[in-house]
Amino acid sequence: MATGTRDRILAAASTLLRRQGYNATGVKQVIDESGAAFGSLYHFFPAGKEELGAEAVMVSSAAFERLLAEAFDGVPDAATGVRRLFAEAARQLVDSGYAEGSAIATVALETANSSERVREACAAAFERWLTAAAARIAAGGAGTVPGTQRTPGNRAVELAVGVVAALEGALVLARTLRSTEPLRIAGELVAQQVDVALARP
Amino acid sequence: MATGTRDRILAAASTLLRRQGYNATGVKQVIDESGAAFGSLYHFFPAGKEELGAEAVMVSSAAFERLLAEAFDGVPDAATGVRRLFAEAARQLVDSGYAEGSAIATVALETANSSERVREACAAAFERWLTAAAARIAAGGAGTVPGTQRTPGNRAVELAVGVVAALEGALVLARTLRSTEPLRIAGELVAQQVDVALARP
DNA sequence: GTCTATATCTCGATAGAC
DNA sequence: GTCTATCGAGATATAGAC
Repeated sequence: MATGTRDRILAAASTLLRRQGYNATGVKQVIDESGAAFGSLYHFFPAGKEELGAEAVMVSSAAFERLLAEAFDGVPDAATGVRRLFAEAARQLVDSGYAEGSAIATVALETANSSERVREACAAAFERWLTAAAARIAAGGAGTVPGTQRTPGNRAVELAVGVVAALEGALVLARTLRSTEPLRIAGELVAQQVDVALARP
Repeated sequence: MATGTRDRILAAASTLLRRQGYNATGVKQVIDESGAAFGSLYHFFPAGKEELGAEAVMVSSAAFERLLAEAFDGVPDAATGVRRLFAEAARQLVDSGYAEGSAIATVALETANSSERVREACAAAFERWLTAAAARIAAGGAGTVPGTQRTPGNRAVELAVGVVAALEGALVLARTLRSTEPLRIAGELVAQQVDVALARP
């Protein structure tokens, strides 16, 4: 089955961590929202909150990877994929009443120097995002003229770092300022940079 | 005098919030680190932790504004100022053992939907950073040839958003991945963008 | 203004019946 | 595997002597 008790606990934790962060999210609240029994938490996650947090981060990471793939699917060029990625992030932010920004940035900052286990899960998530983004940028979009494609080298990786950093930073600004302007501006800037870099390699 | 009890409490709170965030920092810990008495906290900050947090954010904001000013002082062009800003952020991160990243990003994300008072302080801080960065970029650096300077219009503001977003996002990545590479890469990308934008307006 | 003692609450985690 | 009761620690905040 796809929605066992463990999965429901993880789904609830993933949402709560995104909205409230790690320290503000109590294990009891996770249990309440998931509908599971309190004892089930320590049955499925013997190491407690840290284990739950690390696993929930992996769930959130996978969700973002799907979002990233959707943004780049069928686009004429990589810059369009970047624009769609930022637009979708803005949509989620507004639709949630500015409650849902980056899926793991809050948790990553909170646990960077207090929980090695959760921090490693966040680091693994960012690594996967960077790898996925670099691959999409290196592909250059479906509309790239054959023969002009670049190898997925350093430039694509560097642009991927620029895209992810701009997205994460713009989400911090947007959530705090309660405005999508930072996402619109930063997204357009980095999209143009991807466009230029792929056009003149 | 410049270092009264209130100032010492704020200084301790500012440092702890930067390293641990809002929820992980207890008022008791702030008091211990400041050397003040517990009762002094509620004497100077009657509204308690939220008031202390908001005031500490303002202190951190001012410190970053000084850092930004120093990075741009005496540079031949704005892009050099951006490079110095990112380099200084990387230095602080490494020197602190990856404990001190953005002065307020963690607090901003934690309180975005739980404390309006602290969130507003963070929003005011970001607004000031953007304004200051835009002014420096619009100035174009001391080495700008007379007659080629641009008015501090929309472009400088947009570039400022790009710079601050890239810095905040790169700090999230760098702190989590325990590497200064994201700061180096994102900083260089955004510096080049500032350079190009100022050269061809 | 400073300091100590304490009230009240919630946290993560555990024990043990079923 | 599920569920309840509870522990001990630590949180913010308050009261009141000095």
